[in-house]
Amino acid sequence: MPDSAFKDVRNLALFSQMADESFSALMRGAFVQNFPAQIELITEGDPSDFLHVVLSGSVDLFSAWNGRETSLATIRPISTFILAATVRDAPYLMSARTLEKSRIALIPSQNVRAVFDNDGSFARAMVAELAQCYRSVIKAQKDLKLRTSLERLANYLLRHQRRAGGARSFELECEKRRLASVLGMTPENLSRAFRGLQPYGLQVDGTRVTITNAAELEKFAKPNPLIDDATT
Amino acid sequence: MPDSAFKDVRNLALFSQMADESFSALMRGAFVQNFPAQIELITEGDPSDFLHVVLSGSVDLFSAWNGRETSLATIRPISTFILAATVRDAPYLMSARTLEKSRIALIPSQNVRAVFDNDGSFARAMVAELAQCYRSVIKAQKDLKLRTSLERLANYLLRHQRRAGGARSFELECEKRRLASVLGMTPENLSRAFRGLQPYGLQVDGTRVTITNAAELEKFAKPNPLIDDATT
DNA sequence: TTTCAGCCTTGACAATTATCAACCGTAGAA
DNA sequence: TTCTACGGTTGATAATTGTCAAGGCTGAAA
Repeated sequence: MPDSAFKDVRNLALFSQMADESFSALMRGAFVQNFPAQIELITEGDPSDFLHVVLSGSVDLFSAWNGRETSLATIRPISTFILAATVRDAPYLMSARTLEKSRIALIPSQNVRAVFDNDGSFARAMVAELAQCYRSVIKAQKDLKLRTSLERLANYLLRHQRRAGGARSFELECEKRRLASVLGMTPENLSRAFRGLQPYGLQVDGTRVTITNAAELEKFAKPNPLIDDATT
Repeated sequence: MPDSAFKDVRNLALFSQMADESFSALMRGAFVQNFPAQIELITEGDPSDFLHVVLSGSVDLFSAWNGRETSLATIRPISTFILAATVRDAPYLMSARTLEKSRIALIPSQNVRAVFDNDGSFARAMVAELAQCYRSVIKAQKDLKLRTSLERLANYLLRHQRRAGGARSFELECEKRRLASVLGMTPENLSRAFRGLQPYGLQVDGTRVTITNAAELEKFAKPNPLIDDATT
């Protein structure tokens, strides 16, 4: 594994506190690979052979059932995914595919479990990570069950605006069809939802979104830290 | 804390492997309390002062936003809840209330965090627990995003039947209005959904459900281990 | 026993969301 | 350049789900 990738992985909160020898043991047999866009990295139901780390690019976690499909999360650098499946030695619950050209580090799941059994500080870092993941999904669940699609979109845009630096105008960073899937609606409905938010001061031109009246939009969206704050 | 409760807590997978002195430190200042039905134990947004353990009875985890409310999970003995908030020292994302007369052990969150910092085997048990919780919510998310309400009900009933021993006829163990909330629908719609499943061999009389034609119901419900298996 | 409150059900209706088909624009290929 | 494929949009329509109001049933209190 190249030195830069090695350092990137090492600097993740999940790995930064562990002993050097633990980290070495972890990375034995690990490797980095470049993937083009739209490659399926893992398939739900498969056994978890590798813990994945997105070094660059982005990855879509999705799931299918009965001919339907839904996006559950987007993984951006630098972070891991499918940690829970790895540590439980259980089948993946979600599939993953690259959204763009991406660089992924693959760490043998066996190593993760073995090191985890011996290194308490790694176990502690894992707890922090998993608790965070868990809380994120709970928030997503609340978003989905308590809000209409229009409210979900409004809050998504406010969150995205903050993440993008808070400027009035910003770019959507994914295809609208995928955004629709993430928000739990159809592409057609997303189109209409964008128009439905115009009265609250929203302008959309392609992938460029402008919030002309943040106060009005927030009054409609009613963002709540217990749903919309990524950090807490 | 009474001896029996002490043992019940100790026997939980989360606590059974840790050293005796760690467990003692954990239980310092812990206590057991009996609550009547419908008591709000914790409120979302509050700081997490205690890790809760349901010893008997049952607890509803729910959340509210903008005048709406939804049930997210039911906790049955013997298990803990709000572990993630406790370990992250973060505010509760959900509220909790007793569904019936319940016996709850309360363990100071400070203890949990302190012991967790020192006892690697406790950290490892916590990882297993949190990974399990995380995967459960992912499954719930898939259930909600990939299925219609009728399909969710059908699969819920098949799951419940298995959990209840597999007999053709079994009792719903919660109020229908709460079941509706868990399944992400209104009580009125749940009523109609029950009728909507009659053609697939379902009979309902009050809280008693009879599956007269399991094959037919499964053909409709298309249960999937990656959504419906509690264990994997 | 009667009364009453709470849960469930039903019907009528409204809102939301999905589906289907058609069309527009753009970007890459021929 | 033209052609074509694809994502996005729009309109018409259907399916799903929610809301409101009314009524039935049951179990506890008077």
